[in-house]
Amino acid sequence: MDYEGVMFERGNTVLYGFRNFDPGETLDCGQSFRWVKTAENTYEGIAFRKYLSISLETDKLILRGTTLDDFNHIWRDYFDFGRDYGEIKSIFNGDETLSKAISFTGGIRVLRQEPWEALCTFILSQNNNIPRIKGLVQRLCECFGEMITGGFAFPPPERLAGLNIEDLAPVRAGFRAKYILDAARKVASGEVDLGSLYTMLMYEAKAELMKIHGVGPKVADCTLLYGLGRVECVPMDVWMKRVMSAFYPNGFPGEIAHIAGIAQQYLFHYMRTCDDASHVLTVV
DNA sequence: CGCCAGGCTTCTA
DNA sequence: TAGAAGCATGGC
Repeated sequence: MDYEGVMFERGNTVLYGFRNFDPGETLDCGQSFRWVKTAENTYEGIAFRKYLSISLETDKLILRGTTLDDFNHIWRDYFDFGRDYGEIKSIFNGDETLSKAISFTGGIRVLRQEPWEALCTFILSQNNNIPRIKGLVQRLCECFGEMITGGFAFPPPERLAGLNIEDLAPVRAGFRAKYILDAARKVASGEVDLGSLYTMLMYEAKAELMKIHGVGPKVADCTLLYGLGRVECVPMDVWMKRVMSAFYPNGFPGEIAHIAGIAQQYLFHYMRTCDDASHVLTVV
């Protein structure tokens, strides 16, 4: 566990003695598209139909707009605070490239988002850039999500399943709109059962997700990693393909296989944002 | 104007 | 069965 205590003080939930966490690095590293930086060290967003403002102070983390109960039942797992990232980092420090990535961005944690939201947002991510993905997701929520305190919830599959392409036009998702509708219909009908993905073998879970038109290996892996907490799977986007060919031509070391998805997140952000690292990458 | 963006589907040889 | 083209949209 990566914090020592949590208390409710003056209307806010306050986390003490936390380790291995930086809100900016975690919420702005391409794994979630619903968080906005509203002030220095402050991010605001919505997940699981709840609004949260999270601020980093010198020795504590302030969670505004949330209760102790919501922290224990939602945000603790959302931010993966139950996992000991110190232990994970000690494993990664045995690898030259990963130890550099950790010293560059040691505050990343892999989020446990809602499976449906992860599936949907990464369908929207394909052949797209991160700022525009955020816009698509925002408009999808504003158009079809339920209004809650602080903003709009992510629309559930049942809400989208009955829509048609023209209904989705305001989102301006382009060719991805038809993929969203197919996903919504298959999940709402039970043809694709997201709940079963937690326990399926990896290849079965991927095949289940890839029954959806517009979901390939990359989007399936993102859903499993960011939505289901399957930290052993590694989404292979263009950046990670470059990283693998430059630094891991024979694959990741065996001792990190069970947490390779977490390694992937450190490396993805490191290579995209640190010039010292990215200049060695060649286009694949 | 052309190029690119956390890919996938479809067409082609 | 591998490899390229096409796909909507918007920023640069």
